[in-house]
Amino acid sequence: MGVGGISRLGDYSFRLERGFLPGMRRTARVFVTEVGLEAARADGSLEQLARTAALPGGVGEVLAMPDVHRGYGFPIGGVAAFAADGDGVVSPGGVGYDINCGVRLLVTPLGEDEVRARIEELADALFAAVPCGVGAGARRALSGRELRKVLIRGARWAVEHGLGFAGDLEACESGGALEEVDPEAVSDRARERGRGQLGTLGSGNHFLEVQRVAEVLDEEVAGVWGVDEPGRVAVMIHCGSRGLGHQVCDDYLKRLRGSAESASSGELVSAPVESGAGRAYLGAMAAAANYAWANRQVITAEVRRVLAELFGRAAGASPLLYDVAHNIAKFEEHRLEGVTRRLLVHRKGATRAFPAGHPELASRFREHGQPVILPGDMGTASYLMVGEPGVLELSFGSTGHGAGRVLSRRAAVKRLRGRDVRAELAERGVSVRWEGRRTLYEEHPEAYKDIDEVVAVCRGAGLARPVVRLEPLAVIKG
DNA sequence: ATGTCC
Repeated sequence: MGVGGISRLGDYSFRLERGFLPGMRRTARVFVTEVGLEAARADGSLEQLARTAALPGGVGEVLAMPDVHRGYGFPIGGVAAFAADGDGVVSPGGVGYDINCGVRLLVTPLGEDEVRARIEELADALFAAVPCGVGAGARRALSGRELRKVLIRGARWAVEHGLGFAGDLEACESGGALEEVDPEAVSDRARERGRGQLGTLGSGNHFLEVQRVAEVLDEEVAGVWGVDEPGRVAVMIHCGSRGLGHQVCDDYLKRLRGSAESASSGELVSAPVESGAGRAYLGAMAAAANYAWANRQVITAEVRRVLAELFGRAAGASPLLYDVAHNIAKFEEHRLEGVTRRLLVHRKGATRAFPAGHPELASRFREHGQPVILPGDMGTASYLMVGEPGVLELSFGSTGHGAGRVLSRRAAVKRLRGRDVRAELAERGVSVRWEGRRTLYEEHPEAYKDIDEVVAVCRGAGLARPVVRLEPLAVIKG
């Protein structure tokens, strides 16, 4: 065993041995550099991983992605699998407050020059079309009856209402809806919050960006995905389940904290998958996840409407390349030591990266693997990546989810207040629109890790490799 | 992340 219960496995891989913290039932593996390991120790995320490894019913190792940092109970960038039955557990903290926070990318037929020529007009139109900011509401609230359909059908609900194409659904992880939804497990309060927020962006690191293909790093895969032409314009949408998902998480943290079925210690609460409380949480989580998929689909329809108005019919039909969920728990089959098992895989601030040949992928992605979307911070870059062949064995087919914070919001505001962030971004050729008074400080690139570093470690660790680098032309923030 | 404290 290494010093202090930590063994080095490689340049980008460390193992927390069971001696790292009393009570660990399994080891944890951390895909970081030495510097990243020290940061994870300092912010408490190693201890959170070790506590996760103490939960019952775990399968394989607990994992931390290169962008790991401290979260509520369970680190952001954490991945943990549990048996789908028997003593396996589910943990709301292992999914996070923003259930099915995720990212999608629309690929337009437009080139950089024609879009730059009208970028201010486009940014204004997108900002006007998509409500954003804390508490932002939709123009029209759904009835309780209609909301229920959204919770059951996810992105399909929007497509059935003319807000998208059938092809959009197969470009979503899980087809844009989880099955085994239990709308009755979603509280009245959560549903009330959800009725008026469908099609809204929210705040924080959520964004809507007009981007250009800046660099093609894997010609073959980029070709298959239609993003192999430098200067091609794409639109990235990063948001989640708004107040509804937040309320679901809050409701079940409280319920499980007080439940006899729950194995809770401090922030990390959980319940057996097969218990009443565990099943109820999973049914409510699925409903919130479906709300998030519908939310991204409704925003997509608004984006296409704006593109059609400014650039014509073809731009308005821009296809969806893919939609990933980076805060979710899913039932998946994985092969361990020659045996295929059904597991509940929690990914919190981690992206599924199913590689070439995975049976769950739509045929279009079967040959090369699914697109993995890593959103960057405002004004820098984002990446498309693809899972490496060994990623299923290394991390249950998971990789990082973006550039994690290095400054808290409060610290960012304190350090950056007084700077003309709009002008700084304009100098880099990025036009920005925002709602909140502190947003440009809280979301400043200096408040985030370097996305290139996260991408390099994902690659170095053998999880995923970069396919395309995207850079922003315009950013819409809450 | 979040009607950033019902």
